[in-house]
Amino acid sequence: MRLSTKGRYAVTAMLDLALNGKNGPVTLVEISENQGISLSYLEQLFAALRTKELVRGVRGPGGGYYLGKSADDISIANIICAVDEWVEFTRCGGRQNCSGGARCLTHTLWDDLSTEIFNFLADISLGDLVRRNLGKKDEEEKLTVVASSDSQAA
Amino acid sequence: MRLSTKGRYAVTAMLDLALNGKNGPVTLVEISENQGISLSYLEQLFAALRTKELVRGVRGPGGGYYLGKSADDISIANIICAVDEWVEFTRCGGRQNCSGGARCLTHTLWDDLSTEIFNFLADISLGDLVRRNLGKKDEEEKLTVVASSDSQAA
DNA sequence: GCATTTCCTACTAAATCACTTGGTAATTAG
DNA sequence: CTAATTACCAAGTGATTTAGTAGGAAATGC
Repeated sequence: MRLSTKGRYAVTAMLDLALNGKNGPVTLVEISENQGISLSYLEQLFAALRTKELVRGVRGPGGGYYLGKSADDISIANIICAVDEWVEFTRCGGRQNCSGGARCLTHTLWDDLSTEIFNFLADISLGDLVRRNLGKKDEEEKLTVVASSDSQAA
Repeated sequence: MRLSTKGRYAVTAMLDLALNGKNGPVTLVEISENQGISLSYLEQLFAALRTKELVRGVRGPGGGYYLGKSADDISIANIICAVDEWVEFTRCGGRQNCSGGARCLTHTLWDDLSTEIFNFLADISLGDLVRRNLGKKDEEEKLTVVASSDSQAA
C-alpha cells in the first residue's frame, strides 16, 4: 500500500465530487478552486480515475464529472490504487523463499501488515465519509450552505 | 499520514531487528544483507530512528543496534513517523475556515480519515507482528532456524 | 594497535511531484 | 454556424524525494 500526497489529492477531489455532485456534474475548475489543486494536475488524476471507472466525464458546456458508481461502492483504497499504482514491495515476488530465510520471514510479516492496511482502507467508502459528516451537522452545515451559494456566485 | 517505500524499509528493518535481536545487537550489515537494503541508506534511516529513541546503537566490534524500547512499545506509526516526517496536508492549518467552506469541509473529512489511519497503525506494535507470526509457526519456523545459522556463517 | 562498528557529511542519478503550456475533441448556447 | 465551454491529451519542467556512493571520524573489543 502506498499513501502519498498524490493519493491524498485524489481522495480530497473525490470527496469534493461526492459532496457537490448531487445535482449535476462538477467541473474540474470548481474542484481546482475549492481544493487549491492545479487544474492540469487534477486532469491527470482524473484520467487515472476515469480508466478505473471511478468517475465519468461529460464534455461541453454544463459538463463536468460524475462519480462513476455509487459513493458507497467507491472505497478509499480504490481511489488511492487508481492514482498511485500498487507497487510490490517484496522483491522475492511474494511467497517464494528468497535469498535468506529471515528476509522472507520479515517480508511475510510486512506483507500481512500491508494487506491489513489495504483492507482497512478498502472498508471505508466515500459514502461512509460523507454520511459520517452529515451525522454531526452543526456548524459544518452552515459552511456547506455558504460554500454552495458562494461557488455559484464566483 | 504518509506511507512511502521509505517507511516500508524502516518497518522491514525494525522487524528484522525485533526478530534477530533477542540475543545481542544486530549490525546494519546483517540487516543490509538480509533485507537487500544498502548499508548507507540503512544508516540514514537508523539515524532518524535513533533520534526518536526507537533504536539504540552500540559501537565497536560486537556492536550493532538494539531496540530502543520493548517491541510492544513501538508501533508501526512510530516507525513511519520517525523516518517520514509527518506532513500536514490541509493548507488551512487544521481547523480554521479557509477560503471556501467546501474546501474546509472536505479537509475536515480527510483529516478525520487521516487520523483514523494513524490510529490504526499506532495500534499495531512490532511485538504484535512478531507474535502473530510465532502463532502460525509451521514451515516458517524452519526458515528462521536456517536463517539465523546462515547469517552467522556469512 | 587494529579491526569492527556506529556515526556523520556531502554528493548523485533516477524517479516522483505538482504544475505549466499548448493544444484537440465534443457539446451546448446564441 | 459560431463561439464558448468543458473534457481529453501530450510534452516538458523545477523542486523534491528516493536510494544509493564515497569518504571519512569516533568509539569500542580483541
